[in-house]
Amino acid sequence: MSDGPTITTIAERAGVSIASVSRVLNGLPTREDTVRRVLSAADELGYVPNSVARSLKSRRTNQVAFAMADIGNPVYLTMVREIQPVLKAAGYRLVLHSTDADVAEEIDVLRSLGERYVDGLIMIPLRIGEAHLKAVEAARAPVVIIGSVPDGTRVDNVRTDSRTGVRLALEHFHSLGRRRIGFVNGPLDTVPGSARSTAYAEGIRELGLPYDENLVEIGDFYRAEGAQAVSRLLSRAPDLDAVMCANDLIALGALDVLRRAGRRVPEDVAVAGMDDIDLAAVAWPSLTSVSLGSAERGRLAAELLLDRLGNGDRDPKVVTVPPHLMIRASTVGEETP
Amino acid sequence: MSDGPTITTIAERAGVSIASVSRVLNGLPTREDTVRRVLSAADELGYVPNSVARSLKSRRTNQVAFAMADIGNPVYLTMVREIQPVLKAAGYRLVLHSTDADVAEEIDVLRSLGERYVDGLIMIPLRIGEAHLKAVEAARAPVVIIGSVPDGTRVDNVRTDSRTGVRLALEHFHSLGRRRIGFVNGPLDTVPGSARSTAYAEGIRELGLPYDENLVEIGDFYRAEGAQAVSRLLSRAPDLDAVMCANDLIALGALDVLRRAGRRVPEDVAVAGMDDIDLAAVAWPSLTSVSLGSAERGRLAAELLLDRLGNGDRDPKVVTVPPHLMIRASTVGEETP
DNA sequence: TTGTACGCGTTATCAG
DNA sequence: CTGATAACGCGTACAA
Repeated sequence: MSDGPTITTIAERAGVSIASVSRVLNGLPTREDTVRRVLSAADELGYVPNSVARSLKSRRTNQVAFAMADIGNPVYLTMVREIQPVLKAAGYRLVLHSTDADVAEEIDVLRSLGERYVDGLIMIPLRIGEAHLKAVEAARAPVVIIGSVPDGTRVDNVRTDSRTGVRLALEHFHSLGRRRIGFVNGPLDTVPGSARSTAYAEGIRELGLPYDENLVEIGDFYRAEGAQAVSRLLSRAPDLDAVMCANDLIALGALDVLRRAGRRVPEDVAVAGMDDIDLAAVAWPSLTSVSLGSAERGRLAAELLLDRLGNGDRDPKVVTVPPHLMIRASTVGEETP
Repeated sequence: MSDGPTITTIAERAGVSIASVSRVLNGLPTREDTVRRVLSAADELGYVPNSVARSLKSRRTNQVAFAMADIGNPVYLTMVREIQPVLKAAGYRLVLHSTDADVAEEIDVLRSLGERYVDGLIMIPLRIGEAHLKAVEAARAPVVIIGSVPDGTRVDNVRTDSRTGVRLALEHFHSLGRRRIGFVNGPLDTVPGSARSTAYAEGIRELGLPYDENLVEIGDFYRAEGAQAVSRLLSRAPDLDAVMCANDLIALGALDVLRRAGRRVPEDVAVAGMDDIDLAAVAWPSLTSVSLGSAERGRLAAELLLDRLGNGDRDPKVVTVPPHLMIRASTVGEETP
């Protein structure tokens, strides 16, 4: 637990200058004898380079941050699992931020990039406003945003197409003969909330179905809140035969509520979610879900950031991951064992 | 994206020395006029302190690392969610390491503490050997280990009592009239694997039941591997009426397998897991599980570390979190809706 | 090939 | 109350 040797300590021990120590440690050409003495001294002393001092000089920390809304949401977890190895392979450590979907906190993270404790940031904000965009463009380190930003914003951006995603699910319901399709959404002032809201309205019309506002309910993107919203929806529209949920946590809440209400899934009410989290396949019945390619979006974001770190001046890139529908028991019934 | 102002920039702009700038920024007593000029200069320039330079001087990074076996395991996630706010409230950032339960990687994390990029470490190793203990005691920053270390090891340590935990579940099975109680474990060379193995053997004997090695199967602590192990167990001991699983992922795998095999849970076979992860309550049927207080262990570890960071010389503490049984449908049948 | 000396941005000490 | 200056540990021109 002592204070740790520095290159000065090693230099004294090896009888050379600190410059030589530094050279040897960095693999620069040095006389073989010197190399040996430095290395053995370093070894005996258990030397470990001080990354802070190194960073001050090199202006790189080899750390990257990932800021997500809620570390407890499986979607973000999936992304972490993809981002981590990509960055690790490139020699970066991952620092996590959980912002609780709080705008002020997110902007604070952006601002804190000026502290230079990370070389870059991957961020997935729930709400994106003027303040965000200004902060992003003023950021002092490369930033990649997961989630659609307004066109023309100068940021690397990984997006998905949740509009198409919602449509895939609605068409699936329709093809199964469902005509009273409810929709449970999260807050409308969030990026996914607003996108999915318009997608539902459009999708319903394209199917030639009437838009009935009694079929729409708004809660939040969590399981408990989702369940409550589904309850309200059920009492307002008892005749519904399908429920589209804006994410899987809401959909899992829907399964709970429907079971308690004695409605069979999918015979009475079919259910679909979005995100295709791991729990979707686990649920009972297993949950049909629109995959938004969370794993792939995470990986792409990491790759985009690495690319940018290696080449700071290229133009911003936008990458889009297409959604696809994972059909499971909650819409088509149980597979036979 | 410019290079960012430093206190020197501010000093020039405000027409004072860098010392004064530093004083103002750190709230040290300064003439009001100076304060104003410095603050406005800092504001105009959008100054953000360089945390790397500060760390070099102060020898503190205000970062703490958490090293877990697998970032995908809900148990560790629960811990992260508890650790994070405790540390954040104390002004620390969290850096995550996923070691894939690899001993070499874990020791590398310990060694890397010498790099001074974090002020402390919370670690939860699956296997704890001589190498670990040596590395821990040689570590150059405070370490807290979650998981039992040998008595006498000089480390802050948060443990649980999985022996009692296994016993709770076995007694529960026994009280339900089950007598052919199988056991599916993870690798025996892991800390939890070995503890739970002996706990099962002891518990069975204490209940006056014969120890039948056909009732014991070893796989790994993941869902798929657990499911395979349960399959093997079922074919070797088709008459079992209960399965104790060494963690919840295995237990979820057990539910899958039993369902496919046409065995009703709990009527034909009762199932219990350990860890009480969130998915346990979600599963169908909901899963009886031995809670090992993951959230509390995480919180305690964070508090222990903070305490140590504030007072480096106290004696190591050992804190134990008692297990308790969460009884759900997989052993007692479905609650009525 | 090696050593000296400076700078990275801060904080802290010590005169003025 | 303020300003010059010395660290912190490392990398690296530049000189020897």
